[in-house]
Amino acid sequence: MIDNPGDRVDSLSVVPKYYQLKDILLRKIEDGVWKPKEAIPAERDLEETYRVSRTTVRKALDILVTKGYLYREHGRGTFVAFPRLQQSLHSLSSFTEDMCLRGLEPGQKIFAVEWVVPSRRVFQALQMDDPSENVLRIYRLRLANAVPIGIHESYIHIQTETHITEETLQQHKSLYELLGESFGITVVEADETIKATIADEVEAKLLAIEIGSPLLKIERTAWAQNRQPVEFVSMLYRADWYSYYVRLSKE
Amino acid sequence: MIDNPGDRVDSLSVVPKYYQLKDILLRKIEDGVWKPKEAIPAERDLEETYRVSRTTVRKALDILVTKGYLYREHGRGTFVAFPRLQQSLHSLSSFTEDMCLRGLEPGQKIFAVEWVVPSRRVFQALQMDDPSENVLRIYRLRLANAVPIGIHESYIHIQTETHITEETLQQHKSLYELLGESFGITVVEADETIKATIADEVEAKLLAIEIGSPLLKIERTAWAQNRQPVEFVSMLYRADWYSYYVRLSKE
DNA sequence: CAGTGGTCTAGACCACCGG
DNA sequence: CGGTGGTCTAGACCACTGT
Repeated sequence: MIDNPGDRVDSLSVVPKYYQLKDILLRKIEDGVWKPKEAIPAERDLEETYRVSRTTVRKALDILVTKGYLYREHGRGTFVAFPRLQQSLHSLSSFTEDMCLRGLEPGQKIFAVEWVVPSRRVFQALQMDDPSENVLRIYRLRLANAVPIGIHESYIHIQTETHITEETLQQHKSLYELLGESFGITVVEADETIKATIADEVEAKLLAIEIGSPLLKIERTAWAQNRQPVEFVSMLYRADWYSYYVRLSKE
Repeated sequence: MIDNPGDRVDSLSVVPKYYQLKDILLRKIEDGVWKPKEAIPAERDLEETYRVSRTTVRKALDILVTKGYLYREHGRGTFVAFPRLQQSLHSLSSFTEDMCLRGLEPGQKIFAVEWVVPSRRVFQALQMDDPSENVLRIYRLRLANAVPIGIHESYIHIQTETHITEETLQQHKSLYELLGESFGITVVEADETIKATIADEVEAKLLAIEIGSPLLKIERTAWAQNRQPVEFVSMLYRADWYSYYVRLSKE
């Protein structure tokens, strides 16, 4: 079983050994070589089989345990977990990534890209301290397969010299992609608050639904790597087209 | 700075060294000894200061990085992250824990505790295979400070001999607590799907709101440690009393 | 008891960053 | 170049599990 090339850890590869090993083991799980509730070989066996140290074995296992493919029981062994319906959906993703994941074609209709004075709500969410500073407001309709499904109102806190225009935003599919590629800002984390509400007149018209239809309202604060807030966005989604999926775990 | 007792790693303690070190470093961050965006001492310095190996230092740092207190930059150093508004809220919690966290007094009004034939939806969600098996249905109203805020309809897949009654459920504050203490089942993970909807006649009456009011609908599948589904629950919450909070991160 | 995962060490080499 | 984090090793001892 360990004879085919894909089953060996390559010492010369740029890919770390623990990562290669993780992929090998993951493959065994997904291919059903090891079945749910079954114990996988002991760490010291894996060490020998793949010619790596126990530390490396454990690092590979740590990843698979964290991702929920395996679970450990002290003194008993390491076991294959039951497969999941969907794998670790909803790590932080942009609308664009999100739609692609759901097999839908993302689109948008931009209504406004402008520098504005932040409201108190926005000022606070972005943890700003200079009241004279402006923020970039982006107001747009989001589409899935050409159907309007959401209204996004974003406030971005970046250098005012930065010029993002409707055109640059159109060119890049995703705002996060634009922030990353053009300004070196990577969004690594976000807080979201999810509420239910109903559509008022304007919202109903934009989303082509009846007044009083249910909407999912998501407010997100997004953070860059140094944990400075970059974006505050309020998102309103049609309940019939959009639901929110989360995986929770103890600890 | 490192002279007071709380600042040393105790080799004899039952608490692992990496965990002790994590707490020491966390303290420094929270006390503001190290400030946001500042570099903390290099790993090799910490190694020497606390008389532990680099592996141990890195394990302590790993935890703090994962929890978002620190971030690393290859070749530059390890830095203190900006503090958060709320720390890692919304790991998996029961309604009871949830309410306590929000500073509200949880309560309930139980309508039904009964063994029933699962619907297809429930059968599928609980990944059952034996069509003759029954599940335990618990139907109840949830209160916060005596105000009705949610309707829970739970389906539990456990041994039929198990007898959970309205009384045992009343005694234990939380269903998860009951499952844990009485049957050794620990819920460690859950999937949740969150939707928006509006109240129908029955729901409106139970929740003391108008028909057509917005509701947050959360469907949760909860898993035990071996990743077998234990509970499927549909939760309906008043939008004016309940919102959902999540923290997302890349990867 | 033997076998498992959990912790820990001292050392090594690499890749990346800044001056 | 020196200093940083990233990876890796070979070995050790402990704590827990089942027989």
